[in-house]
Amino acid sequence: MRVENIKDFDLAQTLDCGQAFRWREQEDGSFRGVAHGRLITLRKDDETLIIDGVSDGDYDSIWRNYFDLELDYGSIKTELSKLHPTLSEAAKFAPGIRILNQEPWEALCSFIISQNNNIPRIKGIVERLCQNFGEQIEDDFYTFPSAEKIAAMTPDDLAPIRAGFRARYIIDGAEKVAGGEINLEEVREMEIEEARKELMKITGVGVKVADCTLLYGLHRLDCFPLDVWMKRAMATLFPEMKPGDFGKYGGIAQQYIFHYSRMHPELFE
DNA sequence: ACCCAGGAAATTC
DNA sequence: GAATTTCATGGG
Repeated sequence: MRVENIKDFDLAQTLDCGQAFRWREQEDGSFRGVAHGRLITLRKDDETLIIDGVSDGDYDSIWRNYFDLELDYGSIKTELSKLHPTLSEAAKFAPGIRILNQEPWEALCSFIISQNNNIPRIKGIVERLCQNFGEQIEDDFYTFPSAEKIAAMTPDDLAPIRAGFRARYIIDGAEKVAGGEINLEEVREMEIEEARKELMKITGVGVKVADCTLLYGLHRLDCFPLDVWMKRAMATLFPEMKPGDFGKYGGIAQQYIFHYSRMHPELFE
């Protein structure tokens, strides 16, 4: 299907800016990936988004929200750009970034895997997790395994994905989510500090992983995760600002800054 | 061999 | 309590 008049959306910028780990760019420039158990192929032609392998119903019920197409990123960029010239520059550098509405458990699990790790290897571990424990859709595309399925595993069972010391963290998260001790849809509605504390009941989840889960999995756009890149960026590029100064869309600002920083490492030499 | 990676737990002071 | 060390794994 074709969706016209899509602004402020670039597939490469959004799908490969460090917020999601499972979208693959094809040789022809299209992207293929799985979410909500569905495999789709995406391409962009000017302001037209072309989605293959999707029904109209799935677009309305899943993908429009997944790609956050209802939110006016143009206005948000205008407001954020007033806050700081370097933020304005970062937003201009990748004006097509949007914050995805990823599935909560997938985001939680992915960012547990992300700790003290690099992005290429995070992608590899997540991919092996899906290959080993998800359900095959077609070719090398698999669903993300449910928390229930992972909760039944032991660290030895997870050995093939080579997550290292994170294996027991993944399992602890799965147990608490699958067992109902943590209800991610309730966390979505909690006040931000309470939500963080709830997620941090999981072994292996600290402030940073909690904030990433809230921003990328529960769409809490005011969350401003501070990883090593963002700490460097704040110290070097925004010394007079604090995370809270970026406001209710601070998470979007954070993503512009994170991506801009990662693409310009020379700024921090 | 050494260092780092979208950190957090375990140990030590 | 705050600072330091350790934790698997892979790539440069």
